Amino acid sequence: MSERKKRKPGETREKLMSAVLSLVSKGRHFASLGIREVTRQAGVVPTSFYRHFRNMDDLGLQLVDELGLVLRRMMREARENVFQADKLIEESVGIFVSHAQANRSFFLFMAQGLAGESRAIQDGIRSEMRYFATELANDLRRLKLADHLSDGDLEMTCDLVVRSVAFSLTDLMGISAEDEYQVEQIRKRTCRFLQLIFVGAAHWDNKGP
Amino acid sequence: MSERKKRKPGETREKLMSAVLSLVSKGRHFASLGIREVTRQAGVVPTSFYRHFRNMDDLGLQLVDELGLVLRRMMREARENVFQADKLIEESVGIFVSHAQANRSFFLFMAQGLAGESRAIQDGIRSEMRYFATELANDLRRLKLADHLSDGDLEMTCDLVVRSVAFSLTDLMGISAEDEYQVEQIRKRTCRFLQLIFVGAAHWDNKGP
DNA sequence: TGTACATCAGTGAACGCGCGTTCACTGATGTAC
DNA sequence: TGTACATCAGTGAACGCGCGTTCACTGATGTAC
Repeated sequence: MSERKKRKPGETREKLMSAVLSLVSKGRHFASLGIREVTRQAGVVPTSFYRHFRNMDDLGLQLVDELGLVLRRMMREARENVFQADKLIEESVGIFVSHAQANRSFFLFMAQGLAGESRAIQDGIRSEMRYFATELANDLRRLKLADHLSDGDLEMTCDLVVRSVAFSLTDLMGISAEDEYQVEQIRKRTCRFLQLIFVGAAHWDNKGP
Repeated sequence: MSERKKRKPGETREKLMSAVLSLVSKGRHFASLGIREVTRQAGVVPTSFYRHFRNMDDLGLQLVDELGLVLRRMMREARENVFQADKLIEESVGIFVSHAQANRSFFLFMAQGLAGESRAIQDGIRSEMRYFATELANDLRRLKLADHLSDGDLEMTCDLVVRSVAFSLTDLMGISAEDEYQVEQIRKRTCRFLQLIFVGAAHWDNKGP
């Protein structure tokens, strides 16, 4: 009671970003959101928006930055929890799926942004994916799981892995978060995709154009 | 001159759909387009819109139908022009890339719709992709290129192929249509993805979870 | 073939509303001495 | 520690504008006989 008026720095900023994610979770597309709508959802006066962002794209770009943090957290968790090489795919995909569920709105925003209106946001998300693929390549090198592949081929393989997982993301986003049966189907399917890719990589012999 | 007032049936309808595609080509997202904006672009009075569509989603769904025709045309051309089994991937990807360039706006719309606002449009595009994957599986069966794969594994492989190509689509849409060097890079990269997947499929031995 | 009528596609005016953005103001927080 | 002042974040009123949608009207096209 005594401190009900205390002002936390960045509180409104956070409220605005959460408001966007919340609207996206409800099925709205980022490109169709307006400033008044977002501020209304955040419980804040429209003018406040300009204290923190120049426009909606600016807010979107800052969301991409936060998305990067989410992805890095996910990768760290995967590194800490995947021990057995033979279960590598299953465990990684499992961690991915559970993060996608826990941060559904972030990943929805990511899926939207890839083909979104703002070029800058598109590039930001693409760059996150590239980073992810590079880190994956490093890990595979470190685990000695890709010794016969050239750098270029390994990079290509990891790129394909990341793309496939990203596409599974849009599958996940298309179903209800509570439909555990379907979530499980997508998890399994994603695992098989990755297995297929890794079988291909294992038998890849530098042929090519 | 004498027939400048002749009314072609469905002409305005076509103009409205083209207007949407044209705005999408200019970088706009379908979800952010409004009726007045579209009719303005089509050179038609706003009221005309309602003579042909109930709302923007309705128009979007009809665009998905036309997209289906474009995809079928592309598949037919691929079937007619791909003879040598060893060049199958290169030739198919080449045809895909040239169609994607020629119908850029349609494919942009498709890429947007996958993570778009309208559930019905999402489902429509997904269903087109599924159809495409099924046809691909039929072709591979017919060409005796997948004899050792079970139906389920073949379907999975084709699904992964279609997804990878669809993702390359978003790459293509992210660059200028005139940047031939980059187009070539994407074409090559997509070929390598598919080669990797087919190498995996060739060595796939029904193992699984 | 011609005529009468129904249907259809396009028009322009009008509506109320929510939009993005600006402005001057307020009160809280941070800083210098 | 206290005081004076600058900076910052949030507010409410106001603006002009473009939005989606409705309506009654018009003229072209299709249909029945």
